[in-house]
Amino acid sequence: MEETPRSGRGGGARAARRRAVAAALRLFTEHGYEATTMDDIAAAAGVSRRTLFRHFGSKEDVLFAEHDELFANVARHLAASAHDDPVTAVCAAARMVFQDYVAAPEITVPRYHLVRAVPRLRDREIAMTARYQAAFTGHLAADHTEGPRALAAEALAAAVIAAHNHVLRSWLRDPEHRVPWNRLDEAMAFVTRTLGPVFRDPGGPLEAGGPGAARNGLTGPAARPAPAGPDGSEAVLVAVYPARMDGQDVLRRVSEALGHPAG
Amino acid sequence: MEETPRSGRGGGARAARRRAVAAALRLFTEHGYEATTMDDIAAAAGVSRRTLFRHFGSKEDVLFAEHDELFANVARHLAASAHDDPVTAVCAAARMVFQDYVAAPEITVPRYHLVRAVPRLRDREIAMTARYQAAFTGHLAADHTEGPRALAAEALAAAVIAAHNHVLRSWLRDPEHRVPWNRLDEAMAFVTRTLGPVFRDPGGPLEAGGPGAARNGLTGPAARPAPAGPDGSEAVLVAVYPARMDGQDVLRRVSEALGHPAG
DNA sequence: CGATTTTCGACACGCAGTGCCATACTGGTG
DNA sequence: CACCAGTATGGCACTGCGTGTCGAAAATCG
Repeated sequence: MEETPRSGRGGGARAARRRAVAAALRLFTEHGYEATTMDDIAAAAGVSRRTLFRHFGSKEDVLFAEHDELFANVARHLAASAHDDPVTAVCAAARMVFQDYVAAPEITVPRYHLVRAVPRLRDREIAMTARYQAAFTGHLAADHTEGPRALAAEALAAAVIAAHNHVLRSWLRDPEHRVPWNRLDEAMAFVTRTLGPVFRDPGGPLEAGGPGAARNGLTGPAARPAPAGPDGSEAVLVAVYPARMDGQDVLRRVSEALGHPAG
Repeated sequence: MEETPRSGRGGGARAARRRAVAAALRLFTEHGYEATTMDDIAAAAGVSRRTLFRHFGSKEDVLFAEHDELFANVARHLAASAHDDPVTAVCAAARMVFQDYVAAPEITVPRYHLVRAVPRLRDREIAMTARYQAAFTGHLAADHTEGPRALAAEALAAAVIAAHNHVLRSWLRDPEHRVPWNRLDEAMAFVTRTLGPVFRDPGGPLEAGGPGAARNGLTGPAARPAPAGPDGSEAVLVAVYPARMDGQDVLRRVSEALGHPAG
């Protein structure tokens, strides 16, 4: 109606897409996810049912399409930054996700509440997180499916995602607050600081690193005459914490637990 | 036909259920999950389509119904053992799951391969794991949604499930091997030994425990003048390792990392 | 045996998702 | 302007999942 004069029907495919998402979000919130049909969304968006399916593929995808293309962006970003430092690239990927969420609160906030309410959507969200974790792990250790590198990659990916999700959820619950970029920065910086070196060289940097490194329990194969397994893997430790815990607090505590000074 | 004379049509509701699951498994494996319709399964099982939906609710549930009732069993077991030690109860719950899997390989093994092949089913499996983890966490710290107890519970649940899934998958890939009960025992024993004390008293048992306890980084609020967060939570460390790594190897390595002797 | 309750099967229906084809609209060419 | 690809759209029909309903048959009880 007021957008690009691409299509005579309603003003551009992009605009129609956004209208559909907005309409779906509104209808889902007002009448419930199950009670809203694709015909309802199509009518509200001013497009045909068939076009809706062409664009989004499924009813769930009306909600997660943007998230999916975000994942595709992240994946492309990771693939494109193969020359960069993998740890930095993964943290940047997490930042991309965070950026996308906070940039469109009118979409992400109601979707967050919908996902919390509808089991089907919650499962989808869980699967999504698993996909991110797999992508991060793969980018960190694409050539090592076993061994200490894969182990550190797994831990690092889990930590990055856990930290990101925690900060993100705290904002989603209270989107009126200022976007907690600082907390995300601290979370990413912490992960990079603590698990990054372990990932880059599982065999020793922490041993030769700062004071208290030996207290981490993160030791290398050369530092210990441990009976090496068939793959020579080493254990890597990562913090697990409840979703409601304050992010900065988590970071400080884990940092202390790893032997860093409290300040 | 040879079971209970309950129903004149085909020999008992239980038998019909099992026939349906078996038929679904066979058809899914032979012709694919998407290509097999509920009518096909109904015909193969000798029941009507409507009855099939009455028993299983959905197509996916034909595969996961037993898994769901297993989860219900586990949940009831946890609820019933409120008086027992929570850590022991959770480990016993993991054993129940393992027991159910190995007791019915003709179901669990083909289902495992189906789940690996069909994205839709894989997402469901991931969600299932998340449900178990939530149930374990809730049972370990039902009355503490925050604080060190919840933290330790989260870590403990994650560790138990990770260890269980690892041992289980190794058997699912090679069901001809002897059931690795010993590896599961070791996994559960290790988790109990290492994270159990931390859960039972996050404030210090490991500090006063064996040698090298301080190296764990698992310290209590009383042991450190750390600026406590609003909830007074403490960090707890848990091992994360790739699925293909040998279970015993993981256990030994993490045990070493936590300061226990290698033997 | 008859009466009640439960289970099963058959039919109809709504809705998600897909294939097919006709109809616009796009940009480029003579 | 007429013509012609290529593409996005809409309408239509169809398969399949999942559900509500109702009558019939079987199980249970007296």
